[in-house]
Amino acid sequence: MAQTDTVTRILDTAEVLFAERGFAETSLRTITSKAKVNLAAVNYHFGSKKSLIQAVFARYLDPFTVRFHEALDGLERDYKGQTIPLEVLLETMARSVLEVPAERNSLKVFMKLLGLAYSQAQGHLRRYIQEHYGSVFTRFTDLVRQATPELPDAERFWRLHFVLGTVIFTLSGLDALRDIAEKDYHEHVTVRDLVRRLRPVVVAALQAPLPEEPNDSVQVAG
Amino acid sequence: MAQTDTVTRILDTAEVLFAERGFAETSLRTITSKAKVNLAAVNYHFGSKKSLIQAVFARYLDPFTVRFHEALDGLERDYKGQTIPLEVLLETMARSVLEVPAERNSLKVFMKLLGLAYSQAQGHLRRYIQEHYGSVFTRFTDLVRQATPELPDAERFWRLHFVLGTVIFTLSGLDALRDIAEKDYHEHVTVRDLVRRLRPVVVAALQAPLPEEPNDSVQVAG
DNA sequence: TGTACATCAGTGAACGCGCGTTCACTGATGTAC
DNA sequence: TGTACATCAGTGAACGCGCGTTCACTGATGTAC
Repeated sequence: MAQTDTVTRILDTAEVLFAERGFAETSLRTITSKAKVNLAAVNYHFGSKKSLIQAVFARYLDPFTVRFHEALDGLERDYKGQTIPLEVLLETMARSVLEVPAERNSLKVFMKLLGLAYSQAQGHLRRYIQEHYGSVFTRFTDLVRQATPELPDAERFWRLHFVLGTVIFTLSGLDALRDIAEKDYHEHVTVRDLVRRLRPVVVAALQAPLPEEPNDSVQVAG
Repeated sequence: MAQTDTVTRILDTAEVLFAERGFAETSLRTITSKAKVNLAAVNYHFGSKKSLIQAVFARYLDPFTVRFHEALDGLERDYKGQTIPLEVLLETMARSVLEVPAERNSLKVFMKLLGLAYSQAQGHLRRYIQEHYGSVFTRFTDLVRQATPELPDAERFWRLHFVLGTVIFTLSGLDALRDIAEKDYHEHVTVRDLVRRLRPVVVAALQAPLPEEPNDSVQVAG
């Protein structure tokens, strides 16, 4: 077995198992035996299970961040100071996300991992992601702000999270939903089908009319 | 300690801890010591940890199902055969959800639990929920179908799940998001605020234009 | 009214198990002199 | 060219720990006769 082939085997196996069952439900014994690697190898190479989890994320998020920054550089060059339209921003983000897993395991695994990062308690992971990848997200939201000047800041913040919820929830629960869809509508959906379906929904969600005023004297939407 | 006070104490404590940390991350020892109850009491009253988890859900979903069925009965009576508008259906569902936790711990806990049910592997739980509460969901989606005749069935299926994703994701991750919103926008949001903000977004998402055709010869949206 | 038995909520201690981690060790490869 | 030492990936076995569950038991209450 070559040099640090072991490290790759561990990461390849771990990301699939984590995506399938979650972090707490995946033991190092399961990972190492599936990867045909010694149990102690995880602690030898990564130091701890926590660090392994972070390494699994880094292997997706590092290339994504690079690509996304490059893509945004390109856009800012093209639009030189002009406002970049919302659809273009969303499209660019989607393309950057879709490009990454061409080399890696699959988009599905990537999305499942993101879903887990949000939903499983794992405070250390949320902190790690915020610390290492927060800046690219901030850059993106700044551009979205310029593209949607009519939205109050707080409203935009919430809507971005609404949309994030839709995307992560759908793509990370893809398998279960796909089974139902296949049985009921005899339609086999791919991730790219879903992205196509998501596009108009996401745009509509971000551009929906503002909510009624919070007080009891309800206004009719103008 | 009165009769089956113990059962209630266990459920009250368990639902909060499950919502905070997830199922695998919450041990029976933590639950029983916080509830000031003997460790063996969970297995005595519920049989197993799995059954405890299901009992926690039943205590929210049973009253919800009753209320929601009643509310839909009322609507069908009022509209006597006529199509019930989409906004009314959504409003009715929202109201039924909001009414339940008035008696129970909180809406936040309820939503966190639903988020966990989706995201944590826990196959037994998904099966339990489908088996016990699938029919009320089917009834609701049938009414939504009548209210949105222009949507192809598969498209409606996916959009309902997109929207479900938004709602569960947002409300179950509420605490973290609230902290950020409070810091950045000096705005304290309640669950009811969020429901108000969600309303136009959900309607817009369901009524968004249909996606482009799946083939490569892309059509311009009409 | 009194005794024997059944029922049932609750208990304290132990069980076996799988977990993440540690540790002393091996064996191959590279480096210094 | 040959020897001694350092480095480093990898290993096998064990460590202690916390877990869900089990079990024999208690003590209060109800029921039958």
